[in-house]
Amino acid sequence: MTPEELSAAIATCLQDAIASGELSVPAEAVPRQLRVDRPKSRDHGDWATSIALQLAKPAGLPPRKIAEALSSRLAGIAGVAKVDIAGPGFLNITLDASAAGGLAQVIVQAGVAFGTNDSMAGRKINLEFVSANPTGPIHLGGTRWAAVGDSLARIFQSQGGDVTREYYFNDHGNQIDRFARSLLASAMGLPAPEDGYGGVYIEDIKDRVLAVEPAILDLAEAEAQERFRAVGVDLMFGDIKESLHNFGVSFDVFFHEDSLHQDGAVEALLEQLKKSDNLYFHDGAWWLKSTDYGDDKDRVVIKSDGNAAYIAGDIGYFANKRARGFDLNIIMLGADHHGYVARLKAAAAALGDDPDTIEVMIGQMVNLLKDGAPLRMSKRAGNVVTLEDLVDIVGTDAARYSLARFSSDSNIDIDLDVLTKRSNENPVFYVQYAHARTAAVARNAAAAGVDRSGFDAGALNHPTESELLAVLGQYPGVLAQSAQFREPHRVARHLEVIAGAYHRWYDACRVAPVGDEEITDLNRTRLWLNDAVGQVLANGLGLLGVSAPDRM
RNA sequence: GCGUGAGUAGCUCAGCAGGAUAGAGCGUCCCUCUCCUAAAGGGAAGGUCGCGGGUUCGAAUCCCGCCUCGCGCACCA
Repeated sequence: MTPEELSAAIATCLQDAIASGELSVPAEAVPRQLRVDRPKSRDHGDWATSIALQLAKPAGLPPRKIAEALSSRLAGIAGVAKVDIAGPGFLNITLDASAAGGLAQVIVQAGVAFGTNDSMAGRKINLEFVSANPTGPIHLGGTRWAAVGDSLARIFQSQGGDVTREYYFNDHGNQIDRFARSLLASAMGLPAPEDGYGGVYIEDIKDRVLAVEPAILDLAEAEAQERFRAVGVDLMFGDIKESLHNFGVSFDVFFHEDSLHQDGAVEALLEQLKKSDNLYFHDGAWWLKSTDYGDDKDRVVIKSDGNAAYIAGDIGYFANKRARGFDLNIIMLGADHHGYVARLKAAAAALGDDPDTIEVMIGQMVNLLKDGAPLRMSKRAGNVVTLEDLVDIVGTDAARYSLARFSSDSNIDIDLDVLTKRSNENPVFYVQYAHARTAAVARNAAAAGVDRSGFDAGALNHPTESELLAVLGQYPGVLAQSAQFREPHRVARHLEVIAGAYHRWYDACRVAPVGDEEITDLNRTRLWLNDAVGQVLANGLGLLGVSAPDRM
C-alpha cells in the first residue's frame, strides 16, 4: 500500500463521517489532498495524519473528538492493522505486514512504469533551456540547466506530459557580429576587440574556419568577417549540439531567432501591437507599454537605429510557441536574467494572450572553487569552465547528478579539487552503488537457486523492511511533487533516502541462504523486495539521466 | 534605492501547501567483514534553523520589519 492509496482511503472515511452527520465540516475546509506522513518515531505507527487537528477549528470540535470519530472508520480500511490517537489528535496508523509488503510485488510487476502517472496527460509543454549563445561553449550555468532541464522533461513525461525540449539560438543581433569580428581579429593576429570575445576557443574556431576556407583572409574585410560569421557560428552550433548529445540531452527543436526575423513574423506582430495601441513612438524608438501589464518600465522594441531590440525576438518566439499549440511554456534562465520575467509576461499580455502560459524558472549561479577559493570566470578573458571541462573531470553521471541534486534556487559551490578526487563524497556513487548491489544480490540469489516463484508479503516484517517499503511507497508521490514544483532535486534526494534504507536492510537481512540452508518463501520474498529496490533506483536514476550500473 | 534568490551541524546542502524529539552526506571519534559488493552498516560528539516581532493548539516552514551575502535594474543580447 502506498501513502497515496492510504490517503485516498482516509479521505473516503472522512466523507463517510460527514455524510453520516457525525462530523459537520464546511466543504471548503476539507483539504483536497489529505496528507499522510511517515512519523519520525516508529512508536507512532507506519503512517500518520494530522487531519483531525486541521479540521478542529472549522468543525468547531476538539481535535481528539474528530480523531475518535475517524479512528474506528480508519481501522476498517483493508490492510490497516491498528489506529491510535496520539498527542493532541494525531491519527497513527499501523499497517498489516502483508499490506505493506505487497508493494514489493507491485513494483516488480509495474517495472519501469512504477511511479508514472497520467496527471499531466494532455498538457503540451515547451521546455526551453540552456539556450546558450552560439558565441562560445556552454559554460557552467548552462550545464546546470542542461542537467536540471532534461531531468525535468523526463519527469514531466513520467507524469504523462507531452514535452518538447527546445533550445533557442540567439543568432540575430550584434553579439554575433562581435563574435565574427573576434574571429577575424584572431586570424589577423590582432588582439580581441574591446567588446569581443577572447580565449582559446576563439583561436580554435578560427583555425577550423581557416581550414575550411583557407583563402578567407584574401577577401575584403567585410566579406571575410561575414564568412567568419557564417562558418564560425555553424561550427559553434555543431560543438554545442555535440556537447549536449554527449551529456545525454536530446533537444527536439533547435530554434533560430534569426528565422523569426527572416520570415517577417516579428514585423507582423509589431504591426499588430501598434494597431492595438500597445506600442508608442518616443525618442526615435518604438516602446512597448509593458508597464500596463505589470512591468517596471516600458521596453524598447525597435531601436532608434531601426533594428529590432532583443525583446522583439522574444515576442515573436512566444507567439510562435503558442501557434505550435503549447499551453505551458517553461523558460529556464540564469539569475542574471531574472529581470526578464516581468517583460516576457507583459509581452504575452499585450498580445492578448494569457501570461500564465509562461513560467520562468530562475536558476542561481554555480560557483567554482579552486584550491578553496572562488574562481572568477569571464567569457571575454576566456577562462571559462565549460560543460565539456566538467564532464572531462568528473564524468557525465557525476556531473549530471551533482548538478541536479540541488534546488535551482540555491547558489551552489562546486569544488573542483573535491570532484577531481573521484571519492564517494559525491552521492551519485552512493546511489549507483546501491543499485549495483541489488544486481549483485540478484545474481547471487539466482546462483543459489532462489527465484521469485513464491511471495509471502507478511514475511517482510523486519524493521528495516518496514522502513524500506515505506520509502519505496513514497516514490510516486515524490515524483508527482517533483513535477508539480518543477524540482528534479527531490527525486535525487529521495533516491539517496532509498539507497540508505536499502544498505541498512542489506546489512540486516539476507536474500540468499547461508551454506546449505533450505530455501524458503522468506528468501524468495526478499528477492522480490531486492528487485523492487533495484527497479525504483533504476527508474529514478533514469529520470536524472544517470546510468544505473549492474556492477561497480 | 527598487526587484529577486539565499542565510539550518565544522563544510556542502535537504526539509518550508505549519505538526509530535530539526535531517543527510562529508569531516572528527569509537565499533562491525568465518556472513549476498565494508564504495557498506551501527554508535558518539556537533544546532539560539540570521535577528526581532506577529498569526496559531502548534512556526525552520505563514505574515511584517531589520541585518548579511549573491544576482539584476540599457535604445546589450
